[in-house]
Parts: sequence; structure tokens; C-alpha cells
Amino acid sequence: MGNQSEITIHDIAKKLNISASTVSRALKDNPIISEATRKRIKKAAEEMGYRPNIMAANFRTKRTNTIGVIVPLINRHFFSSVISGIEEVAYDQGFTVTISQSNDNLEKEQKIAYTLFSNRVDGVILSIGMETKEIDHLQLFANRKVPMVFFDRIVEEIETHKIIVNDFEGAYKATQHLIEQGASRIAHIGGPLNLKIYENRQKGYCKALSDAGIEVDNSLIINGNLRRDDGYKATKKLVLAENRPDAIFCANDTTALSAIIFLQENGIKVPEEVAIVGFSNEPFSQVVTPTISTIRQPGFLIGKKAAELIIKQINSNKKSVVYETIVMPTELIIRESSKRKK
Amino acid sequence: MGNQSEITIHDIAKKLNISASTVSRALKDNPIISEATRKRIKKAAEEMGYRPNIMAANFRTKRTNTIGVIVPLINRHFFSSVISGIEEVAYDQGFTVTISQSNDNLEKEQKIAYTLFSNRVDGVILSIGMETKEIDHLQLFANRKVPMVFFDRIVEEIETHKIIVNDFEGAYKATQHLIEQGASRIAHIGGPLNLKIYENRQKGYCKALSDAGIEVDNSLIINGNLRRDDGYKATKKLVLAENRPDAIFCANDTTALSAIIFLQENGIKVPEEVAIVGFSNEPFSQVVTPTISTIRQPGFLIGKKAAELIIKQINSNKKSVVYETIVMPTELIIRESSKRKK
DNA sequence: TTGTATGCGTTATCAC
DNA sequence: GTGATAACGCATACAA
Repeated sequence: MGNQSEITIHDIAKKLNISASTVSRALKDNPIISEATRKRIKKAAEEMGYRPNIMAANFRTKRTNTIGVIVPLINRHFFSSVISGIEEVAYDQGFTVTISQSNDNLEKEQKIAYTLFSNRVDGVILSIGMETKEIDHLQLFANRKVPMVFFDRIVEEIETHKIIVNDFEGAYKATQHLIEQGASRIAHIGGPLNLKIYENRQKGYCKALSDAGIEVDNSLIINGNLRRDDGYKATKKLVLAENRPDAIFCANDTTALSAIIFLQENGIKVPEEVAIVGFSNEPFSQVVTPTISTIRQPGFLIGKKAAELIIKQINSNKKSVVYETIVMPTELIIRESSKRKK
Repeated sequence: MGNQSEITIHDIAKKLNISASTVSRALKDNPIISEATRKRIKKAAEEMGYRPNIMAANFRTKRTNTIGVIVPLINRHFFSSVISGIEEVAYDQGFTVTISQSNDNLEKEQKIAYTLFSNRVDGVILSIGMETKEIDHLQLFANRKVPMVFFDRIVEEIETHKIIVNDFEGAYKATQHLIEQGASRIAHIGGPLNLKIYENRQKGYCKALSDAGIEVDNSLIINGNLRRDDGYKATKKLVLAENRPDAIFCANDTTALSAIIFLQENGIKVPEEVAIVGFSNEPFSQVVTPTISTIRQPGFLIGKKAAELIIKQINSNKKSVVYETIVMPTELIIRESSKRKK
């Protein structure tokens, strides 16, 4: 319990009159060390309060057992779910997880990437920021053969593992569901189309309509930044137009909620008069009134999968790797905001 | 851009026909190196794609520039806010942040602590788990003089920096508010009392009652783990008892929500018949129906402050430190679930 | 089964 | 202002 200074394998060796290498091997459960010696050594290590100096071991073995993670913002449900999943798998496999947030800022993302590289992380899991168009800082990892897994906001040009959600399918299912509930004039509050995920959601929406023989009406599609007031204003515009929609598929839950709020404020019944489906399954969507139908994005699973992929690659000793692009299925969660029939 | 193997300061030295020490000094902007040499070296380093091996430097200097963070669960708004705040400050000061979640499991928390110690993190910021009654694994840091900052769920026995929210004050204000709204039989759904924060919330609740001349009735206090069904069951028990309460102060928003759900399911009006106040200001609390009155905890600020404290201590070279306990103010946010008068 | 010797890349101490 | 050299703690190739 005292404030002893660091104990090393040499201290243990000296005390037991054996060599440091034997101690090193015993503590690593190397089978060539006899049972008896190993026990003596472990006992002494325990008693002396030995804690391995992992810095020294890392330095020696050129491995850090650390996975670097870069996300736009930690404090966001989807990303913190992914991180939680990564951490769980990584921890079980003896890896440490280092987290950085880019704040959707390219310069910060670049600095983080260089720092992670200098820290010799064994692998990197990342989702790029809104501003990221140059990718030299990410190519670095690819060039130096540092295992990498992109998720959600991926870089198509870099050949490595990628995990994405099937946005097209999710949007398709959401729209189809609204049609099944009897809606025929279905609007869409969409995101910025320079981001692939929003483009795909919009495409899924359009495809579901045309497959059902409904013509896509561009006046029913409003793109914006998907914040609270974007949804509110978009809904207002849609509802005040002549021939208003009887359903809205929103590209995220935030706009779905603000749509509902606008409708309720104006005495328009959800889902009877206007049915709503959102996207992402944010925690609030299942507790608001009415509960919001939405598309689940399996953040925790994505994190687990990303960690599994990267650890597998790290442990594969740089043997040739076949890069996978995993498309995670989406799930339609039907709740009150869209359910007209039972 | 090729797949060169690691470049070291020796490679740069060789190329420029100078010594490695000069290179090392130049790259660290050591002023004793001449301007000209420094520029040559930096240029060469840049051209050769040199990335310092931080593992080696860490090993040599016994510093990792890494802050370890232990939280019960990453994917939870309060904690991810704190982490976000920590990361922001740490990044600015050149520190890396390593995150682990204990899942409120003592054994995992212990293993994490030993791992962080073995990794020689420069400091640890942590909030303990529900099960944590033994604290040997945390004493370790204190004994070895590793800077430590507790936040939210602190350990009183360990003398170090602590950042807490004024739980007593928050609970007091919440309860007082319920009294002002005309409630007189106010119940409390509390957390496990081994955690100081819940003890303080309970004390604040009791004090507010007695200050108002209301006797504390122990049958109106139910302690549990504050999950969804804990709140549901506790409310059921409270409501089905004779002489049911006309208000409930819940120690978190989760139980506040489940209380509301139970009440609504049973046709009991919130806030008219039973008024509710929660704690934490979870994002959902402002979007559910009714919106939930609650106590705001400044997570992001707590994280920033924690990072500042620990970095200050790390940089102080173990000079005698005066440990601070910072009490962050709380704020009562009045919403629909408790507002009877306007 | 155990011991000896060596080196990982950097920084720090001393010398020049 | 610069260079030579040692040292950090561990893991491992090789020797015994």
C-alpha cells in the first residue's frame, strides 16, 4: 500500500534469485516455464504489487493493443452507441479504445489522424466529418497498412473495410409502410443531398412510390439540414399548400418530432390525418406522444462489428486481407405516429 | 506515399550527416539548436514522411500524455456529454483520451483500473459504478500518486479532486417547487444510498419537506436502481397504497418518465393529481408528453472542468496539490409535469 | 527449463 | 551548438 516506486521484472528476479527473462516468461504464462517456478514468480509479483509497464512492452513489441476511434461528435446517440459497441468488443479482446471527436472540422480530423498514427494505434475505426473532402490524412493509414474500418460516413476511394446502413432499404420500407396504411400523398423531408446517406434515403422513398404506382411529386420533397426548425417550417409549408399530404417520411427523428409538434399545434391529427415516419430510432422517439414510427440503425451492433473486423485484421499479421463492405439491415419500427390500421 | 517502413530520427540524422540527438532536439524546438539546422531537419523530416514514435518517447519520458476515463456507460447522455467536454479540453492541451465503460460492474471496473494503471495513463477521470463499495482498485492511483478526478459518483474516502453537482440543492429546489405547486404528500423514488449523489438527493428532499413543516414519511420513500421498471413498480406501489402521494420527486428522469407512464395508464392526471419532477435533464424530458420538470446537470462543463483540473495536476510535477471539491450549481427546469399554477 | 545478451527509438547527461 | 553514449523495461534469439 505504500508509495513504492515502480517495480520491474528485475526486482522480482533479484528477490527470487532468478533471471528477468524467466520472470517475463512466467508472467506471460509461457508454457516452457515450469509450473513451480511460475507459481513462485506470480506469487512474488502479487506480493510486491507488480504492475507491468505496458509502455515498455508496447515499445518492444511494436503493438499498442489500442484502437483509435474518430467520430464527428461523441455526445450523440448514434455515435455513442457505436462507441459503446466498439468498447465492449475491444475490452473483451484486451484492447484499449482511444476516442477523438472531429467536430465535423477537417483540420481537427487531420490532426487527430496524425496523432493516432504517431501513437501507433493498432487500428482505426472512423466516420468522417462533413467537411472531409481531402483524404491524405486517411490515406496515411492505408499506405502504412494500418487496419482501418469506416462506418456510416465512409470514404469510397479508400479500399478497406466499410460498414454502412442500408439507407435505401430503410427509406423504402418506411414509405411502403405509409402506403400500406392508406396514404397516397406522401411527402418527404430530406437532408442535404451531398451526403450519400440522405441521397439514398430519398432514392428509397422515390422507388417505393413508383413501385406502388404513385408518381413522385417534387413539390412534396423539401430538403434541409434536418434540425428542429427545418422540420417545423417544412411541415408548415407542406400543410398550408393546397392538396396537402396525408403522410410524411422524414429523414430523421428530429424533423419527425417537429413535424408532429406543428401538426398538433394546428389541430391536425397524427396519424389519422397525417401519418409520420422518422429515421434513426433516437431514444426520444419511443417516449414522445405519439410515439414515432422510425427506422432503427443498429449503432451498437455496428460498433461491435467494426471492432470485430479490425481486431481480426490486426491479428491476421498483415496477411492479405479481403476487404468487406458490410451493409447492416434496417428495421422498421411501427409506432403510433403512423399506425392507422391494426 | 509508398509503403516505407518506419522512419526514425536516426534515418534523418544519417541523411543529413548529423547526430540523432540534434535531430531530436530540433524537432522538439529546443532553442539551443541553430535556426538553420532546425529548418534543415524539419524539412528533411517532412520530406521523408517522419512520424515520431510516441511509444518510444513515452517509454523514455515515463509520460503517456493520455488521460484515462472510466464511466458506467458511454451511451448515456450525461456521460457522453462529460466525455465530450473532457475530450475537447484534453485535445487542445495535446492529450489523448482513453475511454472505458464499467457497465456498473465492479469486476469490470477493477480490471479497467488495473489496465489503465499498467498503461501508465498520466491521470484518471472517473465516475464509479453502482456496485462499487470496495475501492482498492482506485486507491492504487492515489497511492502511486497518479492524478485523479472523480466526478458525479465520487468516492469520499479518497482524497483527490472531486467535481459534483449540488445534488442536495437540486433536490431541495425540486421538492420546494412541488410544495409551492400545492403538493403536501410528496413521495421520493430514490437511488442506491451507497452512492453519495442519491444520498444527497434524498437529504435535500427531506430537508425541503421539514423546512416547510412537512414530516418525512418513510413509507413515501422507495429506493432502487432507477431503471425503467424500478420507477414503474415504485409508482404502482405508492399509488395503490392508501393515502397516495400528490407528487413524486424522482432521482432521475428515467424513473420520472416511467412514473408518468404508469400514472397515465391508470388514468391519473399529471400534474393535476400527481405532479412529477425528475433529475438530470435527459434530452427526452423536454419532448415527452407531458414535458418533465427536472434538474439540469451541466455535463459538458463538468467534463471540461475535470480535464482542466487533471491536466493542471499532471503538469504540476507532483508538487503538493491542494485538492478541490468543485460543486457545480444545479438549475431547476420547470415543465408541464409539475406545473399546476401559472 | 533457465540464463545471457541484445535492441526497440527516444531523450537526457555529459563531453567537446 | 553539436555529438557520443547511456538508459528506460521488456521480450526474444540464442546459448547452456
